[in-house]
Order: sequence, then C-alpha cells, then structure tokens
Amino acid sequence: MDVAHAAGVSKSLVSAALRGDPGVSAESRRRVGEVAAALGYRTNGWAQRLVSGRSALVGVLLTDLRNAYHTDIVNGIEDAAEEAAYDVILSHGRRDPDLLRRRLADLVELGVDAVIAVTAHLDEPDLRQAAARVPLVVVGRPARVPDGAGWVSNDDETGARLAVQHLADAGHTRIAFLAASDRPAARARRDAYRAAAPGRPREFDARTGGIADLLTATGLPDGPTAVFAANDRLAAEVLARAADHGVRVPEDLAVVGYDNTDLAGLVRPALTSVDQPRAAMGRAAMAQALTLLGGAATAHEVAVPTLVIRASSVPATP
Amino acid sequence: MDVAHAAGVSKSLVSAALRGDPGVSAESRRRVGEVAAALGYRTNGWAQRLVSGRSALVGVLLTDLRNAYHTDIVNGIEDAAEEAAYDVILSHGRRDPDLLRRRLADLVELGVDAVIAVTAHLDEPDLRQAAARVPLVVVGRPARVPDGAGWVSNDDETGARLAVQHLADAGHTRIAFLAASDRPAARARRDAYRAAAPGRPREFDARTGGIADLLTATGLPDGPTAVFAANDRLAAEVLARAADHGVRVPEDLAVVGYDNTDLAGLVRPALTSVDQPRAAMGRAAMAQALTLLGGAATAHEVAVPTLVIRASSVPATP
DNA sequence: CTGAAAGCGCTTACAG
DNA sequence: CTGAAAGCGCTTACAG
Repeated sequence: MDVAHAAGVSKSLVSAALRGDPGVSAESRRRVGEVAAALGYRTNGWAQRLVSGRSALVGVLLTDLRNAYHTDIVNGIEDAAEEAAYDVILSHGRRDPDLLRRRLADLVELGVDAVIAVTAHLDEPDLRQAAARVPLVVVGRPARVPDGAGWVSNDDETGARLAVQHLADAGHTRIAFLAASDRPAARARRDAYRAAAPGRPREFDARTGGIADLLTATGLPDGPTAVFAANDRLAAEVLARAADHGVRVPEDLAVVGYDNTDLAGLVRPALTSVDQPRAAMGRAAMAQALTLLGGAATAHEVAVPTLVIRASSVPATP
Repeated sequence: MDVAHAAGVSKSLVSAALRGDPGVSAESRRRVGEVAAALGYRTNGWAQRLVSGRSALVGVLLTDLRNAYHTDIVNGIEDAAEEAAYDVILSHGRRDPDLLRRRLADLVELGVDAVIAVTAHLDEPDLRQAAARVPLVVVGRPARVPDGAGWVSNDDETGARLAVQHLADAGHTRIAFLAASDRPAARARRDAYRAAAPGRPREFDARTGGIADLLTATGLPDGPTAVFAANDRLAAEVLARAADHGVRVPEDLAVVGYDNTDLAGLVRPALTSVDQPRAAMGRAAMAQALTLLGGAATAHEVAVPTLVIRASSVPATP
C-alpha cells in the first residue's frame, strides 16, 4: 500500500481508516481518505473478502429478467439488502434449467454470503447441494424445496379461488382455465380452479393452440363466458386475440389474470388480476437469508394474494 | 486442501487438475475430481481471483430491470460472454442516478475484469473515473461518454426519421411528437422529428399531462392525425388512453413507437415501432470489452435501427 | 508428477 | 497510533 507511504502512516492505520474503524482519529481518517482519493486507490475486493471471510454480497438468481413478476421481487430483495448493508449481485438463468444450475453453482463458488433463488426451475438435488454450502432461500414454487433451504411462496390456491369466485359471483357458470405450463404453480391454480368453478372444467393449454380454441368455443351456445388465465401475459394475449377475432371483453368473455404486473393496467380493457405482494415477498426472502446467516432454522413463508378488479371482468354499467 | 491429503497427491496436482491444466494425466484428473466431489470441495473464488489477477467476470450495470429494452441488451451481452468464457454479474441501478454511481463503484471495487454500463444516467466524471480503473463500455446515450470508455449506441436520428417518414408517406401532414424525458436519446429523436415532420412541430410531454392534451387536440379541426412516441411504453399508454377516450387508432390517430419491445406485438392495435438491434448491441458491447481487455483503443459503434410496421399506423384495407 | 517456497493484497491481533 | 508478524486459500514457477 503506497497510500501508507504517501500519507506517512502505517499500513494498519490506512486499513483501519479506510474500513471506518472507530478507533481512528477524525484527522487521520481525513488525511488517509484524501491521499487514497488522490492516488486513486481502491481496496482490492478479492483480498478483502478472502481475509475477512465475509463478502457482504448476496447473490440473487432469477429465471427470467423479462418477467416483471421476477424483477419486482428483486426490488424487494434489494431494498431489504440495502438496509442490511449487503450488496446484491444478480445472475440470470434465462428460463434454461441447465443454465440455472450452472449459475447457481457459480454464485456459490464466487463466495457470496447467501443466495436467493427466484425460480421454480431448479431441481431439489441442485437446491440441496447449494444449500449445503451457503444459506439459500427459494422464492417461488419449484417441484420441491429441500429442508435445508428457506422458502417464500405465494398461496396459489387462494389466489386462484379469488379469481374464480369473482367470476362466479358475477354470474358466470361456464368458466374456462388457460395455462401454458405444468409447473407446480400452474398446477395449483388449475386444481383450485377445478374445485371452485361452477359447472364442468374447461381447460385450455396455450402451448397447443388453446387460445384460439378458447375464442372459438366462446362463440358456441354452451361455450365459456369467462376465463381465468394462469398469468397476466397469457391474459394479455387473450385480450389481443379476442380483439382480432371480434370477441368482446368482458361482454362475450370476461378475463382474469394472475400476477397484477404493469401490463394489467396498460392493456385495454384493463385486466382484472390476482396480486401477489411481490416486493414484500422479496423483502421476506432477504430477511430470511439474514436469519439463516445468523444460524436460525429455515422456514416456509406463504404470502397471501389479493384480487384487483378492473374492466376485463366487469361489464361497463350502462 | 485436504483434498490433496485424501487423494494422496500434492496440492499442486489438485490445483492443476481442478483448473483443467493440460499437463495432468486423465487418471489423476479423474481421481482428484472424484475425491473433491466426495468431499464437497469447492475452490475459493476470492483466493483464486486474488492470486490469478483475473476474475473471468464482467459486471453489467443496468438502469432498469423492468425495461425490456435493457434486458434484451443483457441477453446479447450474456451470449457473447458465454462464448468468451466470462461470467456475467448484473447490478441494478433502479433509475436512480445516485444508486447507479454507487453500483458502478461497487463493481469496480469488486474487481470484475470489465464493466458494461447499460444506462444513459451516468455523468461523465463517474464514467471517466470507472474507466480509469477497468475497461468500460457504455451502451446507450448518456450526456457524454469519456474518451476512455467504449460506446455502443443506436442511431436515434435515423430511427426517428424512419418513424416520421413512414407517417408522412401515409399522407399525414399533422404529426405530433410525444416524450417523457429530456435525455439525449429523447432529444435526438425530437430533433430528427422536427427536421423530418411536415408542417409545424406539435410536441407533447407525458410528464405534464401531454397524453391527455394530445388526445384532446386530436379531435380538433387542425389537430394531429398521427403521433410519434419516443418509446413503446409511452405509445402503449397512448393506445390505452385513446381507447378510454373513444379516439380510434389508427383512423383518428396513427401511432408509432420506438424500441419494438414485446409490448408492441401484445397491445391492440399492434404497435408500429422502430426496432433497435438490441441483442446485436449487447454482443457488440461485450466484444468491445474483450478488445479493450486486450489493450485495444475504445471505439464508438452505432447500430442502425429499422422500422417494423404494424396495425397502429396502417388503416385496415376495407 | 512432487514438494517446498514465495506471493497475491489485504485483515487481524498484539506488543510497544 | 505504530510496526512487525501471521495468515486467508489459492496459484505460480521451479528443482527434483
């Protein structure tokens, strides 16, 4: 450290001053700070972390940057991390399970203090392996979360029930369900739909032309008059395709989505949607990471969703 | 390293085997790998990076996770990074200039090999300071990019001209411009609009009620018949509010956006938009970071936008 | 392939 | 506050 030399003090003093050690006089702190700035000195992060054994870094792995749902959670994590004096490093799995595994291993190897995995696409063995090395909190609904990992999830059953109940209360008796996934969250929403919907289930899969089928069926005598879509993105596609096909929303088809992302307020008719408290879930995940770091046991926290009603499910009052 | 002990070999061999050093026999590599896996051994990233002087990490700073434009660029960066055997670490500035500065400094201090800043919100002094310590490439259009930093940007003037020309070619003579920013990119688009639009300029600012003003003016005898919005998000808001106000798009008002994000295809009418080659821009940024790392001089690469025509600017043929 | 040595840039006690 | 020492967990030559 030639900062020490230039300032005419010891290396120890420089180290202490730069770290903000309380036992350093204000005068020394100022001098050292000045000289360091003048010399453009920056402490070497690798060395500092190697010796201190603490990185003050939490790694966040997320499935899909493009998904507003995920990024809202990240915002919550970041807020809580900032308050706890942790920096957040993001890593991006791009919906690719293989890439997600590698990124998870990379974060562990990098040596972050804790990992928060905002993803439903990691298998239990991978999660378990990571959790054995570093405090790990999962946000979302993967196939299975190992005991060694913390977990924050949304109550999909309640959310789906809210959506279906809302439609049933409005008088709909032929309510369809639309999904594009077989993952646990979509499954849970579908199961709750089956339990709550009046009449027989009418299920469509967007991966196999389900949106077109749904809109065609809507015209039929016994066709659905409402649809609960497993997420907002799907619901927005229904709105778009409905407009293309001359199907009126909500008159011919009421639509409810899930997630209450930005999109819900931006499309027309604006989308009724189940809201997950995303920022709160992110905060809860960071809070749990902190308690794990402190040696606490893992927990499963379940966030309770609410329904936000907009025009896509409510006929305009004449 | 008790891996060495357990495998009955030297630390040097373990180190070489784990790094994939070519001078290690296949048999040794296998043995060491096995023992390391059995012991759950992971190399310490901090130590490895401290001694090797190379992190194999590139830090990406981005303004806004929620903006699909930014995340598409990140995908391009990641693709190119993967090919070059670099890992990407993301840091998030949340549209907050102050936070962006701190995050930039954090990345530098962390010790990544290069930084790519996907943002227009950093000031020249901050960029210069970072560039003095680490190869830095800026993607976007900040107030000023210092000579020491690489730069990849989009040709906003050309893009705006394409948008306005398209509307003028369709016969529009009263074309409005809508923005919500005074930043260089928005300014450049506005200036190109002024130069290319027939008739007098009609400029609206969404931050001060411009969308409502625009829609009101649209009904007037001399009101605008078309609008070029400085980005897709704004354009989507115009579509939504137009629907609310009974203004028909494109019959009463033709709309063109900028960025050609996912949103453009999802709204109705689908949005005509200027497309920036985002993935290519991301790749170019990573490629330039690599050349800077190799000691090359900085460059300014300008990507050329194209126009994607959809229903929001083209009356349906009867 | 081994084994002992030096060093990466810092922090952490500790005697003075 | 100083200064010398030890050590964090690795990699890098290098003689054998």
